[in-house]
Order: sequence, then structure tokens, then C-alpha cells
Amino acid sequence: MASSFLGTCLKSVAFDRNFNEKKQMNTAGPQMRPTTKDLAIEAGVSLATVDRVLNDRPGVRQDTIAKVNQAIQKLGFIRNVVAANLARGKSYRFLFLLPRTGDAFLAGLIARIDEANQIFAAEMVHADVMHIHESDPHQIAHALGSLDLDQVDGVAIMAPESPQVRDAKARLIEKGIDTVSFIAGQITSDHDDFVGIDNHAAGATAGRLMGRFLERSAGTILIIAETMLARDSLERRLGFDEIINIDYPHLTVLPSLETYGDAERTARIIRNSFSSQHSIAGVYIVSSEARVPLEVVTEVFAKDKPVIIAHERTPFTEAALRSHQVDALITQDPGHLVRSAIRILRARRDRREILASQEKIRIEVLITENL
Amino acid sequence: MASSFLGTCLKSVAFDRNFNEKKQMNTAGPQMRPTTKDLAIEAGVSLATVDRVLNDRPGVRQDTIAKVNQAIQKLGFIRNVVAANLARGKSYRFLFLLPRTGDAFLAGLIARIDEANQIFAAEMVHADVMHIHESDPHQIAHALGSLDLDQVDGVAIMAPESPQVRDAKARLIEKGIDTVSFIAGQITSDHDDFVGIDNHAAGATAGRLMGRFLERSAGTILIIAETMLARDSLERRLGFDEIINIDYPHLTVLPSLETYGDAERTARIIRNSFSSQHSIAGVYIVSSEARVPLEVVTEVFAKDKPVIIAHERTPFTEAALRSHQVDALITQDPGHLVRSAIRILRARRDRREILASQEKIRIEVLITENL
DNA sequence: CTGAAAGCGCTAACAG
DNA sequence: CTGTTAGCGCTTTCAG
Repeated sequence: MASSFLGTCLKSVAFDRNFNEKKQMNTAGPQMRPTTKDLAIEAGVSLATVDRVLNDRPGVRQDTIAKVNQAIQKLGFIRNVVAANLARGKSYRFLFLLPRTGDAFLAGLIARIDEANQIFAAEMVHADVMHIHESDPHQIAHALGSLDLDQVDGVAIMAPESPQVRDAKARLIEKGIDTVSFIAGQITSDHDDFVGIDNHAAGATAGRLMGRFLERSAGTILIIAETMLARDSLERRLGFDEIINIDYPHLTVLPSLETYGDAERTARIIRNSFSSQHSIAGVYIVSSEARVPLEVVTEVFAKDKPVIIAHERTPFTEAALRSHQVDALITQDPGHLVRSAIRILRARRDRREILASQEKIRIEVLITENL
Repeated sequence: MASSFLGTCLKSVAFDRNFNEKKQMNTAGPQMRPTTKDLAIEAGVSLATVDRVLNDRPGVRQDTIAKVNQAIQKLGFIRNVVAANLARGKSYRFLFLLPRTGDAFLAGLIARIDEANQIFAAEMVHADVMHIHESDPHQIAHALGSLDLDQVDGVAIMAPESPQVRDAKARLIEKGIDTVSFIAGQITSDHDDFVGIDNHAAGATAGRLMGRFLERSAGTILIIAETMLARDSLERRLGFDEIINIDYPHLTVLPSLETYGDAERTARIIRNSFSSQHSIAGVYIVSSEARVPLEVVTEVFAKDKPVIIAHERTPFTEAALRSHQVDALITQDPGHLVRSAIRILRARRDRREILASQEKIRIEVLITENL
């Protein structure tokens, strides 16, 4: 497939090009793609009809449709999406619904959204951010409910699952506003995609690294999460446990410590664990905000540091990795997340298929050397 | 920055929009970007002049230029690149110059190029592949020399460094054909970018993982490369050695075994090493083609398998990882490589800046769990 | 040095 | 059901 204009061109001398065999239409020239005009001529219909068939709009006879499709086939017509969008004057207004926290990971996400706005500006795409209280499903549902098709074309929603949000999404889709579940949450219908990593696999990845880094040292592993109510944390823990329990029986995973995002509480519960547990060999920080837990852990375990694995790359975790306070980071690329959400939303709007391989978000493993 | 059309809109009721304060031009409407027409009116000149200024074409008086620039400033004009390209009828013809081997990594690369052609077709980008003998600098230089601006707009070159290629690149740039160094090779000028990973860091990453996986087991490490003449392999080895020598003194890195891509030779030299070396604890396969070395290694070390680290994801290495024959894979995403090269080439052609953060190729660590 | 007008490939009224 | 026509935002002759 990848060998048209040069594949042959180079074998014959570089300078001769005898393309214009079919100089009938399209002013010929090398690799000129056929246009709607060519289709119209070939099919013996008008531009308008071609357009109708192309966008399967109603009001065309079956056999006319067939004629046009044949022409498409025959000429190998490829639509010029860009010209179409120009003519439509179409622009894409997307909205990211994100939790309202001071989270460094979230800050990074927002920075990437700004960046994406730069990149996609040329393609008439604009993305906005709206903050929500992630713990208040009613508020989220209300925010979603207030959206209207003449404001937004699509929404990327980062919120935990809840019946309210689920319903609100369904209503958005009815209104014609596309949705994707962003990083958190679940797919609610086949009009809804998930952009993010498989958290079970992410936990398993952390588990495997922990196991391998502690190949010969028996002991217990501390699990620190903001809350275990979040589905993501739960799945990560499940994945983690699975690996440790099966392949590293000399290690014992302790019950999860929940910080509730409270610094003092975090310090207290970790200290407690430290004094009651004799041999903590590893610490797995499940949540995306690793800073406070990390600070407490490195303070408490001044000597005989356990293996520490955390999630997400932030200025803080990055520094911790560089200084070897953290042993590994499991991350997902925020830039990729944002662009992927935008591309998916745009493809939906255009009723196009997406290229799955480009949208798959990788579970990345970061160590000091590949930062 | 990320809070324009909704940030305020939502605080006042969702449905009211009192945008049309300036209903003079542009038929107003929400978030309508000013066009060249608006600029022309504002600056009191014609469209043609606006265009001349926008593309800094010659033949415009200084003060006229100033007037237009003021208008741009005042209206916050953003160029519609897409419309410009449509009017220009511009398309982008790129060429990937790749080695001629049966390499699985390379096959993947080519598949990604085909994929990229799908993605970028809408944006009038087409990429082709041309194969070269990577060991013959003259042939490469000749191939490059035969290219002409009316065939190609840019070339991504995957070839080892050599004076010939270096010169050929310089001549391409003189002709107006852009180049990027792809995966291998070096940047030859500031008209040339490198798309690929830092191989020293990649080697260091392999080294760190090897060290951590062998924390308590002393022994030697086998290094297998296709050839040590390739700069990439050399750099990887250097990075690898650095980590092992400094942080894991109980491990000894053996001299590199060179396979020259020959299966029989590979089998022979690995067997030799195996019988002369008593305690091989790890194997690091440096080159991108891991298949044959892997097969031989897994056969030779039937029992007491060493830790094995290899490069690149191919159907074969992926299967080896799943079956735990390989312990970790250091990879770079071929899809990302290809798209990045294309984006860079296109940005050059458009005289645009690229967004560095999107083009940075990650050194990925793959284990069974995050495949 | 500057402007008028035609057109890129496609869409969208509005007539038939 | 189908065709005509006037654009979308920008570029590009060709005259002035």
C-alpha cells in the first residue's frame, strides 16, 4: 500500500512523469485526487446530488445513489473533509468536566488542554474546562443538564460513576451532545467511549514491579489511597493484590489506608501502621495525588526505606523519582489523554471511525532513567 | 486560558447570549473568528494586500504592512490554515527511507505508515516508503540525490551516520526538501530534526531494570547485538554499562556478542559464551531484532533462566513477554514515531513551530501486565 | 505597490 | 427528486 507516487516513479527515471493519460477532467497533474465535480460528471448528476449521496441526506432515488456510488468506486474518490468543514463553517466546541481540586495531576491535565487548543485551533476545535465537585453527583448531573447543543458539541466527563451522572449522560446524547468518559467512570452506552487506562492492569503492573523489586525480601506492603470508594482505586488494588498473592507469597498486602485527602489524617494513619507493623517492605500509593503520602512516608521511613511505587507524573513525583525516593511511577500521558478525547469527540461529530491504535492509552512505567 | 465560551456563559443562564455587540462585520454570531475580509476592512486595504502581508510576500509599502498588522492585533485574527491550504491546493508528499530487511520491527513501522496515510489523507498528506541497503552509504546518498522537489516535500531517513548521507541531506535541504533523522542517525543541521529515543537513556533503563531484577544475585550479563558498529547499539550499551557498573558492582557485563544477523553464528557464539561462562545471570539483547537471539537463549538456558531484557515490541517479543520468557521490553511506539515524523515534516513545510511535548518519543517499559 | 475577480472542494439554500 | 447558485476563508492571476 505504501508505494504509490515514488514506488514506481523512482524505478523509471526520476524526472519523467507520464500521468496525464486521463486528461479529461480535473486539469490532471500528478496524484490529483478526484473531486465532487469529477464524481458529478462521471455519474451524470449535479454537484448537489453528489453531496446528498455523500452525506446520505434524504431525497435521492435508489438508482441515482447507486450511480454516484459507482462513480466513487470507479474514480477512487476520497472526500476532502477539510473543504467540507470549511463550507459548513463547522467548528467543534468541547468541554472537559473535571473535578475541582488542587491536584497536580489535574493541573497538568488543564495545561494539556490549553496546549491542545493551540494545536487544534487550525482545525476549528476549541475545548473548555468546567469544574465540578466530584463527590456531588447531583451537581454534576445538573451541570450536564444545563448544557445545550448550541453551546457545546461534546463533553469529556471525569467523574465517578453514579446513577445521576449516568442519566444525565443519556439525556445529553438525546440532545445530540457527544460524551466520553475521561480517565474515571464507566462507559454508559455505545455512544460513550472511555479514554483512560485499564486500572486493573495498572495495579497489576505496580504489583509486578513491586514483586520483582522485592524478589527475596519478605514483608508487608502498605497501600495508601485517598478513598477506596473510587472505582479506579479499587480496581488498581485488585490488580495489585492478584499479582502479589499469586506470584509473591512471601509478601503480604495490608488493608488499604484511606487518607480522605487530609494531610494530618494521612500522617497519623501512616505513623500508626508503621509502629504496629514490623516489616514494611513496600508502599503502593494508589491515588493520583501522591504528594502528601509520599512526604509522610519518606519522613517516617527515614532509614531502611521500603520500595515505593506511585501513580502519575507531576513535578513532585518526578523529583521524587529523580532523587530515588520513589522507585517507579505508573503513569498515563495527560497530553495523550486530552488529545485522544478531543479526537474521539470530533470523530463522533463527523460520524467517522476512529483509529483505535492511536487512541489506546498506554500504562507507562517510569523509572529514573526513562523520565 | 481554558475558559472562554462557557466559563462565563454558564454563570449567566445557559440560554442567553448577547454576543452581537459588534454586528458590523462577519455576520457576528458567537465566537466567530475574524477573517481576512474583516482585516481588509479594518485596515482599509484589499484582500490581496492582506494576503501579501500575511505571507510576507514582497511588494507592500512599510506603512501598509503596519496598518494590516495593527488590524491583526486589534481583531485578534487567527489564520485559518485549512482554508489557506485548500486555496493553495497544497498537498504534502513525504518519503520514508527505511532499511531493506525482514525485520519485524520494520514491518510494524511500515504498517504504521499505511495507517498514517489513512489518518492524514484528509489533510492532504501522503507518505511513501523506499527501501535502502543500510550498509551502503553510497546507495543511500544516490537515492537521496535522485529526489526532486516536484516529487517529494520531505524525507524521513532511517540510516546510520556517514559522510555521504550527511552531504546528501545537505543537498536535499538546498533543494528545498525537508529532512528528519528517523530512529537512527544524527541531526546534521538545524534544518534536520531527530525523531526517536535517546538510546543512551534506553540502555540505562534496561540497565536499571536488570540491576533491580538481579538485586541479590551476583553473576555476569550477556550482551547480544547485531553489530556494535551501529551507533544506536553502542549508545545503548554505554548507558547500560554505566548503570550496572556504578550501582550493581556484583554484576559483570561481558563483551558484546555480535550476531551480524546470522542465525547460525548467533547460535554458535551464544553457546560458546554459555559453556565458557559459569554464572550468566542476565541477557540484554540490544538490537531491534530480538527474535533469533531470544530463540537461541531460551533454548540454551533451558533451566535456570537468566533475566532477559530486549528491545521493541513485535508479535514475537510480545509473545515472549506474555509467556515470561522475556522479563521486560524497552520500546518506542512505531505509530508515534511515524506520525511524529510526518507532523514535523509538515510543520517545516508550513514554516510552523511544532509542539515539542507532543513530539517527544517516550522510552517505554513493557512487562506482561502493561502490554 | 495595490485591487478585482476567479477559484480550491464542498455545502446549503432555493428553485424547479 | 434534482439542479443552480452563491458562498466558506484564503490564494492567485491579471490589470491597473
